[in-house]
Amino acid sequence: MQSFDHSLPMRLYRALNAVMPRFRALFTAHGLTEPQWRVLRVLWEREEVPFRELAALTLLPAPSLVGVVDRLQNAGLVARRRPPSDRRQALVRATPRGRALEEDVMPAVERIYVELRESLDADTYAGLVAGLDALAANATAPRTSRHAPRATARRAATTNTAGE
Amino acid sequence: MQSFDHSLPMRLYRALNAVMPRFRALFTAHGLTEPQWRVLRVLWEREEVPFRELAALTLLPAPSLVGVVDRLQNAGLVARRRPPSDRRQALVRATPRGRALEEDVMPAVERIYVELRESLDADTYAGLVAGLDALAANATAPRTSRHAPRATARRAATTNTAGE
DNA sequence: ACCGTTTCATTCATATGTTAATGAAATTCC
DNA sequence: GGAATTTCATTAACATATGAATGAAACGGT
Repeated sequence: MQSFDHSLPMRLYRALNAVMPRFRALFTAHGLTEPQWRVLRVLWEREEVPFRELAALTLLPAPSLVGVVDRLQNAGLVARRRPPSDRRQALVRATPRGRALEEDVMPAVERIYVELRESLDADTYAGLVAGLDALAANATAPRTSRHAPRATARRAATTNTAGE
Repeated sequence: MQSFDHSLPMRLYRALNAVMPRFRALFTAHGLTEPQWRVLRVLWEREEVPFRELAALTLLPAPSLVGVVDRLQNAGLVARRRPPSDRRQALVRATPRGRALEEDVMPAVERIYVELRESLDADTYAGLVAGLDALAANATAPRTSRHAPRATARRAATTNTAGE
């Protein structure tokens, strides 16, 4: 029915592929990766953020975020803190050097935002945003079934040996 | 100006995050990863595909695709071939076992496509698709500047040492 | 035929994604 | 108040992303 090319996931991926390289070039020029950028972006807006929330806001999976924050911390751009109230938690904040990056990068980023928006009709752009938000809102909650069927896995293509 | 949450990239990522888990659950149940799935999906439609084209169609970077094909090949789902005409090239095709997977998985996938489309108004969905395609089409070509400015990199957050 | 250039898949090094498991610290319940 | 449970960050193991580099093979021009 739906050819692969026209499937919604592929359309989403193509859109991202078309948009992100411009941003990444910028990040790279400042020694940052995209995930690292996302973390900073949040910390510029929020002073101090619980690890967990940081993962949610950046859309980075917690296990990845650990390494991302490690590297940012090592670079002196962010800092971790363990609140005595709950010693499990980790609060993350940007250091002065981390904050300084904001004015360095944000102007160029804002410019890209504008270029992007202007590259489409206002209507098209509005429809795009509406659709994206609808998707995100909609598909977040629809877990109706109590316990997932847990289909039997077949272990088809795992462990790599072909390259030997 | 644009808050991080409302930026186009984040909206795109959120939409994907909302949509993909359903598919991935399916792939996992059949022992496949998403990239592996994408390769098979293309090979089901195209018999034999040049490596290069496969990368373009699946949106997988060539270096990644090497490993993906390795593992699929090792699992007996695809096969490589070196045409004598041009011994640099690599042609990839699905094996019978690889082809057999199609009828196993596609029905459920089609069902998800339908659910997704029906979870939005027809108008919203149409607007979404139009916007995505416009973005992809637009941002593919607009390299107007002859040679990119090549901004001076600063090496901020590289090599990990924080976790020691 | 020969050299420089281009094409193409692949390798390398590093960073991240994914899923399951771990361990320490809160919280609940009896 | 202490055992069982839950929460939270982290680690582990594997697969993929990213950007640069490599090496073999085709190609262009001379």
